[in-house]
Amino acid sequence: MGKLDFSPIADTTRRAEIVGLLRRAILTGQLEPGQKLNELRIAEQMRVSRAPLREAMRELVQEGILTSIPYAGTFVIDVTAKDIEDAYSLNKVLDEFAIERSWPLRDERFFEELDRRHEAVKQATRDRDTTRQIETALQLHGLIYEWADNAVLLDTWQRLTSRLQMYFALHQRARNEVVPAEDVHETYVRLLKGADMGAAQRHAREHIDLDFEELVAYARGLEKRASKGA
Amino acid sequence: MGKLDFSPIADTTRRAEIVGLLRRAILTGQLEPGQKLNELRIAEQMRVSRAPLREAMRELVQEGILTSIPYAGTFVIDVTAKDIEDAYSLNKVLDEFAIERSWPLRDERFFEELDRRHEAVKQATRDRDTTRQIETALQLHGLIYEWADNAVLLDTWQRLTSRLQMYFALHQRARNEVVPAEDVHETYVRLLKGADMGAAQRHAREHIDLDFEELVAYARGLEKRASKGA
DNA sequence: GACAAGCAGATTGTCGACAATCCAGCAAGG
DNA sequence: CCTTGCTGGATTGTCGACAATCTGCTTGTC
Repeated sequence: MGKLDFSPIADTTRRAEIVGLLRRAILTGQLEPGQKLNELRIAEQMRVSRAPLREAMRELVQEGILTSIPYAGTFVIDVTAKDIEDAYSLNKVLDEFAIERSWPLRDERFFEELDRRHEAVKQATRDRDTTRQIETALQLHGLIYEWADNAVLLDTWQRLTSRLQMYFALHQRARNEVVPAEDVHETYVRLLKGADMGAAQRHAREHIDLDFEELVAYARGLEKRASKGA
Repeated sequence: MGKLDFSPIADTTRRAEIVGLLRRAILTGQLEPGQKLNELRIAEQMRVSRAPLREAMRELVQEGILTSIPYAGTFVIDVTAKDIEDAYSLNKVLDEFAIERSWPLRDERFFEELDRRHEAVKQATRDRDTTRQIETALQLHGLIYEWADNAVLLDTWQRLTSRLQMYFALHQRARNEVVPAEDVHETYVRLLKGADMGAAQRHAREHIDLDFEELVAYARGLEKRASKGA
């Protein structure tokens, strides 16, 4: 008997398919914050009935990237500067925890995976594919969570990631320019391979702060413009 | 114009109603871990069609207390000792963060609410209502999260709470005895009113450890028995 | 002109029925 | 015996239609 283990087969329900499509559309900014999702129109476009679409929407509501008002509609969440600050400050705490927990569990496979994901980010950067760049950067960042051996933590982070990805996409689309080609993750990867856990934790916190400031500034700008318009 | 603020009117959709019913049934242990939810039977019992029931289930799946396998069914999540450990270790970190953030925001209303919730726990304890005791204790515990002024954190904690409540209920039902009448929250409340934030954080961590040890021990016992049976 | 009542259109919420899938049990073949 | 393939029943996934609700406009009244 060969020792080949098969991965579980893909769930091919329309619902799961729809969830993926919608999530991607939201996280890449194709569906803008605050925008209403018309069930009938989307169902027709996807050639699907409303039942699985609505179920998919309920999932994304609970995932935190959609919000639903009974008899009024389902909307992409609004992104406020406060939301971004909140998400980031929580992310810092979780990062420290994830590093602490994954630290003693780092092994050969961890380092391989670290390099693989780092390489993916660099590739996306070379390709000037900003969307993919955000995705891969978050996946790189997520490795410590996957390795922390804490299902609840991982779940929490993935939920947080959805929002972060959405915020980043919004930011990227807005300033409409490619991120600096220099590799900002070099230090992060090096520290995760090293022996000083405290240093890794500190870097994670500070590295986050950099992007964060810019993102919040951008969001505050958005809000100022919006309030002027209204 | 009077300064009376009305609370939003109740969402009267069947779906919301069903979510409440199911959540309560799960968190109080009326639906046991691992148990399958038969859509047709539940729909008939609730006198509701399957559509809103299924949508409600999707919400609870994303909430983390149900799990769904396509074409097989939707089940109450299984509670493993590891899950409990994971939830608790994360809870510790979040508690520290919540205390830190809510600390400078404590005001008169905070202290009032703190007393009110503390009183509710004591009342439930006097009534020997274990289910309500769990609920109220978690609500007391949740105050720092509500006051931390961080929507993402609050959201995260509420999700975590669902699991914790489920674990506690399981535990309570199993040992089938009332919790000690002495008030274990006295110190917690006092420290939250005090001036030493570090002390409050330490206490939160240690107080949690107490219940935690017992709960994990119980869960491990469960699993040992289960593996023997299988 | 201001305002309330009411109507029409659009959209969401719910329903009952049908299609796709799974599972246990049994028969056929080695 | 063990394995393979089939079949019937039960359950989940999906569909199209109907009911409930909201929104904006029109109308009538003052």
